[in-house]
Amino acid sequence: MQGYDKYAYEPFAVTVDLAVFTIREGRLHVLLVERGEQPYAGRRALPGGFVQPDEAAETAARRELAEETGLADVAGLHLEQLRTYSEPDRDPRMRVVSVAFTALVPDAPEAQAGSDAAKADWLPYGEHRPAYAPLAFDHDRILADAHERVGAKLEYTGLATAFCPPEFTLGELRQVYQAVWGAELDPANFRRKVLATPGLVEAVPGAARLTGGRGKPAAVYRAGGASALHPPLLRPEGRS
Amino acid sequence: MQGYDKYAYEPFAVTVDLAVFTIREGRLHVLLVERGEQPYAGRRALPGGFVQPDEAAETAARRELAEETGLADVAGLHLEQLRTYSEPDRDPRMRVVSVAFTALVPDAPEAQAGSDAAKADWLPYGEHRPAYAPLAFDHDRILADAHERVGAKLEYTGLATAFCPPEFTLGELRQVYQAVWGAELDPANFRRKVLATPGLVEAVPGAARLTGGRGKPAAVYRAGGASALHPPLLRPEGRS
DNA sequence: CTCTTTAATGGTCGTGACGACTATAAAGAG
DNA sequence: CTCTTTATAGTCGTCACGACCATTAAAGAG
Repeated sequence: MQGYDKYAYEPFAVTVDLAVFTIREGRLHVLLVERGEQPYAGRRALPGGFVQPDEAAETAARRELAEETGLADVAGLHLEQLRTYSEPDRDPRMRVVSVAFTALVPDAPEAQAGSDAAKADWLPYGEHRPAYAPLAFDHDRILADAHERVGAKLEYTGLATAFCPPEFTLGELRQVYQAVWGAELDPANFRRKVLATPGLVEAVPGAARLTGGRGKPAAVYRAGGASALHPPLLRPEGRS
Repeated sequence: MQGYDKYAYEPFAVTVDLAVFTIREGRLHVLLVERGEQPYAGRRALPGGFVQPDEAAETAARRELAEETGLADVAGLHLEQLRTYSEPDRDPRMRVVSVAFTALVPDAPEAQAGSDAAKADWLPYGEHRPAYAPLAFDHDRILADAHERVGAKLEYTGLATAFCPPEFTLGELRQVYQAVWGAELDPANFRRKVLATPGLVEAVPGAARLTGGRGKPAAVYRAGGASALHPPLLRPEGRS
């Protein structure tokens, strides 16, 4: 940060890339666009775009998120910086430094075509070889990093509620954990742990709802105000 | 990442800032330089500099780390990207996007003056109002974010060994946790937890060393190969 | 209607991690 | 020698957690 006049500095292009996750039918989905131009024309890529001269990276990310998803209340969505990717050769055309973000969307409306007319839609996130791989640029790595980050944050923050609508059942919340971790969780034990963790959820009095159409109606909860969980909800077997 | 020809993009200057920590006499210290130029002349700041056209941000960070600390074996030091700070007004002169890194140094030799002749030395990290605050730019926030990150990573990774020399005693390792967390830990319980965590440390057979000059000589350990800890070593009371 | 299926909810039990605490061992200071 | 300091070993009660079982309340099939 010091020595401006002693170092020569080169200008960089700065972009944002977004790994936007949602839960659909109990499975984790990610928002991907289809590139229409070279390089990587026709390949899938994470949505994103250039940071404008007067905005912070997070502002740019939220603007792009609104453009790509068509969601109205982008202000309340969970958006978190993942990390910055700056390898000199990550874009064959020019020097591009990209700040990657992870976004969590509760209910997923159909994706909008972005302002650059690229096709955008939700595709299931798969552990093995997903049908859309490999993505353009280094987006496979960014997506994998984002998934790992989300999985880890579910353990020690109340982030899972960001995948849910304002009111939800414990079964829906459990499906979030199962979809992200790719593991089965015992409903009874999950319930005990969630209710024993202060600030994770709070009950909505007198409300009940049917989740899958079948089965006993479940009680309805709201997200609690806690950010850090004590104790954390650890994954069944280490990593995913 | 798409739509290069539809969006106008502005060039940004890209820098790295480093929050370099070490343990001295059982207390956490941070490496700070003194600015010699406007703005913030005479104020303390985190070491850092511009990213060169042909290097990644991490490469630039490691180069700056070598220049500022004078350490020879920078290759083996722990260096981790923290996050990127991109608020438009964070530098009054121009638009600067800074990728912040956290570095952990085991034994702390005296700091070198950087190549731009700025004074650099180790100052104790204080929870209250440190004597060097406020730092230049948004470095107070970066430093606080870095400290929180390091404290959190001690819980679920074997990162604490990065503060220690290649061979260390459990008392020295415990001092790392105490210095970063600002909390007292019971020696016996700490020993039981560390030894029960596979891959954290491994014993050096037949070696013993006196730590503080007094007391029974302690057994010597090396860092284990584990990155993630199972179970994690949680902080005594939530956050610090 | 009755029976089956499904999911929520409530409970038990054994294991293991952890904090508080006590005791012992090995060094230096006086 | 005694006292202090630090490492090391062990005990004990509490609590979190996983595996498991039982009950309840709804939908759907017949």
